[in-house]
Amino acid sequence: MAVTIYDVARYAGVGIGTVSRAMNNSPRIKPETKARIQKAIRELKYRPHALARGLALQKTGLVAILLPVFTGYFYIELLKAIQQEISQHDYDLVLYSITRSDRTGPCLRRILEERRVDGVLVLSLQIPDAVVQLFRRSGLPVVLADGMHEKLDSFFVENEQGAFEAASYLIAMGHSRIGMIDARLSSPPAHSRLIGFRRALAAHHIQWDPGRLVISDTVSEKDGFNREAGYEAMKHLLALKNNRPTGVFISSDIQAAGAVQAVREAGLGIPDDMAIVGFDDIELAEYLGLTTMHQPLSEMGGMAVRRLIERIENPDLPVLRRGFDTRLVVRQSCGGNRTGASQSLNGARS
Amino acid sequence: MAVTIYDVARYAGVGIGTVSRAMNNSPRIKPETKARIQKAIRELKYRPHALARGLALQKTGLVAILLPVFTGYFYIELLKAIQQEISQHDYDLVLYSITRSDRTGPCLRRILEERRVDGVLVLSLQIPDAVVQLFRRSGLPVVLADGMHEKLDSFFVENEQGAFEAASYLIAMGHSRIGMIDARLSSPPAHSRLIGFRRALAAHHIQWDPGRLVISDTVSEKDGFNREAGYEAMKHLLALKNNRPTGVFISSDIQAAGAVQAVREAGLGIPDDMAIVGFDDIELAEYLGLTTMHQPLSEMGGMAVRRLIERIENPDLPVLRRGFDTRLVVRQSCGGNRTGASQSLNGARS
DNA sequence: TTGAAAGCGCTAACAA
DNA sequence: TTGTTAGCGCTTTCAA
Repeated sequence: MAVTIYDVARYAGVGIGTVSRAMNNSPRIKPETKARIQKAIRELKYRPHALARGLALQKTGLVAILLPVFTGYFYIELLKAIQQEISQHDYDLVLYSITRSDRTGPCLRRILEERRVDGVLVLSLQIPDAVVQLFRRSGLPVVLADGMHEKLDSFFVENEQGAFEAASYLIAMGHSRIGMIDARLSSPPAHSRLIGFRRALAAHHIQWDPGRLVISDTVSEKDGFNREAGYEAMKHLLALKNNRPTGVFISSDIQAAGAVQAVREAGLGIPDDMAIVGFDDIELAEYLGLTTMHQPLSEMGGMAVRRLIERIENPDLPVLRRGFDTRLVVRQSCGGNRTGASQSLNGARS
Repeated sequence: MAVTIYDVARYAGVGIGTVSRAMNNSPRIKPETKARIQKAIRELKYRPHALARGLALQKTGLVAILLPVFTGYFYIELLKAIQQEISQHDYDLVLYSITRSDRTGPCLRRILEERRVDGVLVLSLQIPDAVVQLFRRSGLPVVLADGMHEKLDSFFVENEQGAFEAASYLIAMGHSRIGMIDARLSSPPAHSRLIGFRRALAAHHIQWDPGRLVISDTVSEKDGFNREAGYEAMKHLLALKNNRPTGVFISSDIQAAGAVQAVREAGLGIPDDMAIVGFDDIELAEYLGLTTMHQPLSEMGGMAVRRLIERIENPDLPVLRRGFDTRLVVRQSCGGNRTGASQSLNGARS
């Protein structure tokens, strides 16, 4: 069997209580016995059993992270930042990936009831109000990243403002027939981006033609933020013929990648026949030469973690809400800048 | 406080032992009391405290997963497959990401001593022999994916054979001045790929020119498998002037992406001036039109998980070793197939 | 400053 | 078939 606190106590010739005190640097211990115990610990290579300690302390050293089944760089980058920050605080992450959004509630309930973690980080998912209540009553801290709830610490991207800037950029580049490809509006980011987009058009007195909005979920089998959806959605826009937009704001880079392909296959050029602004600034965007809105994911992830730790240590903190500004990254897909290294938008020279 | 087994017992008018039996479907319980208890459990929304249960059972329901700080699709895809499979077996994953390879041993030691998990999945990392011994003695199961150790269940990609086929393809496409860009050879996959590559040249009686091998670590600050390294490495090859290769095998797609960029910037065309075969078949490869070796990552991840579960349930299984074959995916970067959708290799039409 | 003992919430052996 | 109790390995009173 593994070495326990009893082994250490016997080895050092003290009681287990004293060993415990030596480890949790209690002041109520004589320095020399403490030293003797530490020596014993080292020699026996003792380390407390995490479960036993957790049970006694009502504290596990684990944090749950809930995210939509992750595909794409968005969650990678967020996860990377989160993992890095959390390990600096001596916590470990337990991964819960959600395949269907209606599993969010049940999964959180389970996490709450099992009491295996000291806190929960929720990415992008919406939490049912009933579950939020449950958590508040239980005192198990929850922090949202890329999400927003009135009663929970929330860290989010300023999607509306980002979309506003994206659309404004298209307008500044001289476009007036402007379309948008979005995902299902039940997704808060998708919804906000549409609002921001329309606000930009309105601000510049540009007529809004609902026919130029395609919700990519409606044209694809899978839901929303993926390449196929973007591909199909762009086909719809292209089918508008003479009435088709000359510039399109697309609510994610991954959809934009599909859209780029659709434009190419139609024998059209980017940005000449169709200008595109994406959203996310995933690594792929660089390769595609996609002009897009960058999201400060690692800052957001880092802050979310720090807040969660704070709240674990002090549950009575007021609810914090913090938005992160996006930033326009100009590449080639709108013709704004042709000097970049990546120039792969228009297909082979063949 | 949360509801405990005592609450359930009192509510149902039985002892806690009976409640425990009702939950762990012991045969030694009368069906009707069992039903009454289950009703109580439902009404009180009781669920056992994971730590307490784990402490009593010496079983946590958690599995550790160790991986190099994950960037890129390789680990995403593997992780996705693993997460999916493990949740089907009612385990959860604890994430340990390793930033420096010399932290692998200490991290595993900690995992072992803390006894927080029932098993460990190690991706791509090499485990010091001393640590392997420790695990074997302790009985905590370890399974390797994308790695190999004589004494541990190992699931790995047939890197050498894959590299052999990649190089053979270049040869079949008519190249005879063939180069390779690899990562530090201390990485087993990188090493195997070099072996396979050289074996292919030898098999076709092609002269091996060591000047056409670039270890990308030596030309880049970061280590090995990344875009910058590939970019710099390709610059080295291009600098060989007339002696430069006409075809290059690159040990990862992400390096290949950098290499593609270097070729482009030199004003050269792919595949006409430089043919490229990558390795990994990450999503990016499709966008780049990169011909590459596909790795069956989700199969490998799934099998690794199933084996780990098996071994948790039965520690005395013999060591299992299983290789997974790669598969050549022909796109445009070698000129083998120009009918694909993506044709972005040669830059803008400008 | 220290040791002994209770308790964290559960399972399983032992009695009844 | 059930209730009682002794651990699982730790922390933290409470006495000494």
